[in-house]
Amino acid sequence: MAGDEEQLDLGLPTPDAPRRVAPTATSKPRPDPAPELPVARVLVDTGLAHLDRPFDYLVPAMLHEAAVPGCRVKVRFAGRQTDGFLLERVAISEHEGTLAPLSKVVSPESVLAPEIVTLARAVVERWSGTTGDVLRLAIPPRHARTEARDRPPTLSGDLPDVAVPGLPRRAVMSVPPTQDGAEVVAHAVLAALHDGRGAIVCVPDARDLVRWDATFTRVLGEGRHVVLATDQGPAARYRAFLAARRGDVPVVLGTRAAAWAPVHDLGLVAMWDDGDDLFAEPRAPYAHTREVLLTRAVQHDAGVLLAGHARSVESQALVESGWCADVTPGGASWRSAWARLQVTDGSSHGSAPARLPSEVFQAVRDAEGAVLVQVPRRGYRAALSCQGCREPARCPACSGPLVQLAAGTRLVCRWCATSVAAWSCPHCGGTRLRAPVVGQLRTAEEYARAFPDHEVVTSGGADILATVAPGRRIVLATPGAEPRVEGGYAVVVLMDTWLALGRDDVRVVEEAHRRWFNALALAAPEARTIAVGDASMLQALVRADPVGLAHRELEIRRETHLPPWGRLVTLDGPLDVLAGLAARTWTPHTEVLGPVPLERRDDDAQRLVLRAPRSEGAELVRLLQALAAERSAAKLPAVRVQVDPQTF
DNA sequence: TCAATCCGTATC
DNA sequence: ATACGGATTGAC
Repeated sequence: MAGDEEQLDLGLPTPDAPRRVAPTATSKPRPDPAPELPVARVLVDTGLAHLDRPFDYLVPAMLHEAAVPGCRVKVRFAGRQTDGFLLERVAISEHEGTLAPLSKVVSPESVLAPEIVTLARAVVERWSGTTGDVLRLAIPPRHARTEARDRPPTLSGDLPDVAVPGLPRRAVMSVPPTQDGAEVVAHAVLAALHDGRGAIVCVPDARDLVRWDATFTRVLGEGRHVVLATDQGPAARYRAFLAARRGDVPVVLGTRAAAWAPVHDLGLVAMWDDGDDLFAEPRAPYAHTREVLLTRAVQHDAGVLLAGHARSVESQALVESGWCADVTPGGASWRSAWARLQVTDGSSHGSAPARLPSEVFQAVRDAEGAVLVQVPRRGYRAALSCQGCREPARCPACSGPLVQLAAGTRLVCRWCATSVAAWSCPHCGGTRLRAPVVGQLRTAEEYARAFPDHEVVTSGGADILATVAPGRRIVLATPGAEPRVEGGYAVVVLMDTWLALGRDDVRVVEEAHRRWFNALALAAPEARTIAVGDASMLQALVRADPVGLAHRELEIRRETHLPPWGRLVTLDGPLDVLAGLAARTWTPHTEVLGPVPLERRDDDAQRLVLRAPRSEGAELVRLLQALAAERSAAKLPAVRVQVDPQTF
């Protein structure tokens, strides 16, 4: 072999020499630099955490006109053609070496607004992750045909001159069922337009957009808003995005993607039902829509409106900190706007079918209009609670939820994996535990049999109805999938409420109430409303008091040092990696919990949980960023990091 | 002493 | 991922 190689070397001196010289000899002559600002600062989409910063490139004279700030470019990076965004043009580079030229300007359309770069950086500092990850959420994929189309002519009538109710600049608003949320929010947007500023409005579900769109058109007039949602397809989404970016419309209404819309001169950010888990972004870095919008409000000194029938713990924290005002519109008494709620236990007697409480049977049978029956979904993992006082059983070490992985085994904490041999209730001293039993759902067939005079329709899972026609029918819906009916339901029934409370998550009580309040808000003013469950557990519902409930839940979060009081971070990865991370130095008061096994995972991934005071949150995220950079530089597999996850 | 190779690090 | 530089190794 050695001889062969020597022969090869000796035998091919001439072809070898040009090959070695080739790169310098034939490398393209340096293109003429652009006459002004010849340096482009480019955010290169490498997907690598340690390369999450701008790189300087030379703008060739040929690309001088097209290479505008915010445009998409292609550059040669580490030997490959890579996508990037041109952040800005500058006169000189800080870079010591020679600059590579921009390979190409994909399109001279400026898709990345400077304020979105600032926003992306703020989001990354709060939730960890890379700017590239964030920009993927903020900027829809390019649709060239849409981009090429001429701008739609701006329909410029005068703004409707409707009296706009004055609102505090930042408000958390409790909207009674007698008021239409879309209408209330649209008027706040109209006020922003009268100030000459733009607005973003986010609703949880694409299902709501048709109705909100119509209301906005009616209140704001034609052509002042666009609808932006990911489910409307790439062309429509890009069209709405461009309309905002080009300043053709001042208002963007949409689902969580709309929170990133580059609306010009943003004067209001608004949300409906901010507690809805659809606002929790499922893609890294998992930033919550509410937090994105609040960041923008701070950035642009814009107004804030968080409106809904229910009250999220985070909204309540904004009120209690004094940052937002607490507002109830309409003037009428909040309590009287809600139908009186009857609570019944699950017993059936008389002519009622087994498993259907008598009060429910009679109310449904006597109903003249549409009936909504909210039935819990099944499949929740049950958390344990005290048999005596029904307080959740909590870990003595970290206040995490206790679960029993198999019958007869010890209790174990789902957060820190502490094993508890002898449990006793700190509230009542009881030592017996109960696990809510997930019961059989009433099926549509059972209802059809019990109520032969009614049509029975279902809404839930993959088949969710947005609306049903008024009339004598029964609508069986899972929580969150309740259709609206013109004029409201004659009867609303919340079935088996204890099942929703049995799920093992810090947010269960808040989340269950949010869905109950939203279902009850669909009732007609004179409707009959019934909840099946334990009256002592449903006091907030009976008193129509979402604020009191949110206040109590917020206090529990304070006691357990959970968000929004503390910062909580989950780190998912292989056990050996997590062991190293558990031993790492975090901030002075960071507690390390776990690792604990992840359910629904067949690989060996486990979860480590970090809990820190909020004052150390920024520093903790910096350390997480450093960890990600370190691992990406060392070509190690990434650890999944979630800051303040929605479910825990 | 020099060249081939390996490893770590930067990537404009 | 490549590309490069410095360190290392090994042959003369």
